[in-house]
Amino acid sequence: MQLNKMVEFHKALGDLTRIRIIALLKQGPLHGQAMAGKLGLKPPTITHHIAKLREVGLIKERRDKNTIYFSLNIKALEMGAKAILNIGMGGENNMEMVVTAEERNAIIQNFFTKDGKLKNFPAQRKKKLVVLEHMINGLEMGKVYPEKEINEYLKQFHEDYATLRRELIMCQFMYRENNQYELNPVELWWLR
Amino acid sequence: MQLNKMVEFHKALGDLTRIRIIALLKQGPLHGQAMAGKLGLKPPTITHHIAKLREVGLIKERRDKNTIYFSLNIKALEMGAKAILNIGMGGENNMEMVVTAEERNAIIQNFFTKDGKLKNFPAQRKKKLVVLEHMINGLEMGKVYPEKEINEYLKQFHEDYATLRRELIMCQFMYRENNQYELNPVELWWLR
DNA sequence: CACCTACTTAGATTAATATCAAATTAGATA
DNA sequence: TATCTAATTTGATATTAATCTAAGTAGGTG
Repeated sequence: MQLNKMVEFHKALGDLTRIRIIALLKQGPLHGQAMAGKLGLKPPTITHHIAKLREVGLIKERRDKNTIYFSLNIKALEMGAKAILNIGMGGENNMEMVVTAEERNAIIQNFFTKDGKLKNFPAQRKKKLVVLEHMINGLEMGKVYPEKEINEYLKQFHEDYATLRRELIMCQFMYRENNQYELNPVELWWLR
Repeated sequence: MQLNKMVEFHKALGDLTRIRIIALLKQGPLHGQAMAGKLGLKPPTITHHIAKLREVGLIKERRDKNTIYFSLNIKALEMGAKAILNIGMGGENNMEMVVTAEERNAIIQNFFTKDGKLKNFPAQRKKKLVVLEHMINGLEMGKVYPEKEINEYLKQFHEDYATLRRELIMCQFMYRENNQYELNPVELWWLR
């Protein structure tokens, strides 16, 4: 799951009123006024909190005449709750990435000039991963970068920043969401 | 888990910086300055966030000379994340509490006077549960009550509010934490 | 003892947000 | 159309909280 999504999810649960709403909805669908009554709050407050819960996909709703029955999306709740646990259990890469520190150093030595330029791009997957890993060292985990900034950053390694950027995406070192880039924590856990 | 504990837990995870810290710590122990460097933040900020995470039991630490190595309490993370899912799955009570609406009404009729006073306290466990359930109807789920207020509330049913209060605790309809009382959501889910 | 390094505390600033009253919208009904 | 009910929007208020600088603390080393 996306890092920001995870934050929003837990922010949604990090409020007593909303936890109480989830508690109520676990028993079954309920409409707004009923919730307001049971929780001792005013309708606008319920609207506010339902909106927060809806934003992270936790609310399903069904309309009957004037009344809207809200219910809990249990599946979303489960997935959201477990996301924080599964993070860092990146699968395949562990297999191929048994690279000693010496190997890694040798690869870096081979593919980068003394002033940090990338000489050429390795074809062998293992070496490619080492090179990509090396290049993202200067990026912050969890920070969201606009495309322009990523280009600027990658230019320090090679003129053809577009290729580098594409490789980072394809090897899942980063992911893109509406032209913003972010390091992919799931794929990066196994790195030191 | 206590409702408030759950809120604090998710509040702790509802912040990008702290999620990033958890991400880092999943890779292994780390000291404060290193975190500050990796996340692009100042040491006081790290202290602040580590404190938040520590408050909900997510941080273990080990001192080596001047340096404190923080690590993640994975067990606490798992338990905290799953708490929201297990809520409402109260175990034993489902067995004995197959009580029809008619049965319930009859029990209430038998044990309460017309003006809502409790005539006497049922010995049979099933009836006791119905009676207790009936009495907590006027309490708000998730609200924390000082003991004095609980006493006041229970007095409307019987002079011997202390016995009622004790039964509510013993049958786990409420729990007490430093003289404050709260409805126990885990035990109450199976009630409508 | 003086000094260094890592962490913490205090205080200030700024941003986010929980709640409600008042006004508004939307659907249903008479 | 007039009216009722449930939900939402708007705007105000008060609280919480994230971050930093500056100052302080605590353990180790010369």
